[in-house]
Amino acid sequence: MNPLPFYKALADETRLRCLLLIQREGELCVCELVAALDEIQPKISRHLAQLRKAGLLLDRRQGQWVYYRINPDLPAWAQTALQHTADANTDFIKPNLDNLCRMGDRPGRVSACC
Amino acid sequence: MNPLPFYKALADETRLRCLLLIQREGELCVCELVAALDEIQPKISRHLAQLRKAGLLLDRRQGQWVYYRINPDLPAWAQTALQHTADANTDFIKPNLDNLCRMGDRPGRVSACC
DNA sequence: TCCATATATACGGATATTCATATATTTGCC
DNA sequence: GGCAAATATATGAATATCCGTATATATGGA
Repeated sequence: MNPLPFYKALADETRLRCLLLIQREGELCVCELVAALDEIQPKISRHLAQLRKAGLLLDRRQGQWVYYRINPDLPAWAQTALQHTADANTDFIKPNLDNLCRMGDRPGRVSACC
Repeated sequence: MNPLPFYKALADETRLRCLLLIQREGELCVCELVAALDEIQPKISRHLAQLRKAGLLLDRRQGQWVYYRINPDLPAWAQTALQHTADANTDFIKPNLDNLCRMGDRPGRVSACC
């Protein structure tokens, strides 16, 4: 992972919020991110595909849902950047976490959020 | 410093190389960065101005030269991102450090590079 | 099989970013 | 003051990025 494509992947509000939410929650599916960011599905899906193609995220299908998680093979400098950014900027993603908590009928596993 | 403008500032090859070189060298002037990146002066100057306006760099004039350094007031998460990225990606900036070492007549202070 | 839900992608159009060139400003030196 | 070197900025063109809409694909259940 070269630093330039990594930081280009983070340089968009939709992608950055998705990444920090996934970093915090461990794993999120597309419809959860749609609810958390209050954006239309194709927009979320398109940015998640970018993050997957760039190597930052891995996906896993479970039934109807596709769950995204941080690629554990990211180099240490990239993982620490994501982790420290998420830990130190809870205010930035707080509205999105609130939306996530208010989301009814969340699929599958129980989240650590509420 | 919000994470989005920070990562937008890093999402350009010229700016990322300048930042990582300055992170490594402590302080560099415009003409040193022009030599290190082998780019024309207005391009370097424009990107340094962006980094200064975004709050990532501070500048200091000394005679004819303007030296840029990392803003020490950056939040910890941003400073560690820069530091870990620079430490772990020496191969990325190696050609630029080589250019810097080959540069004759470097102004003012002696660098830690050679 | 048919339908509903979840997700992905294609396609133009709109917007933002970057660039090279030209020029302005600042400083030091004669 | 006049000149050369270093740096900054303005401008229009080229390029990249992002967006909404429409549509395609995949899954599960009746």
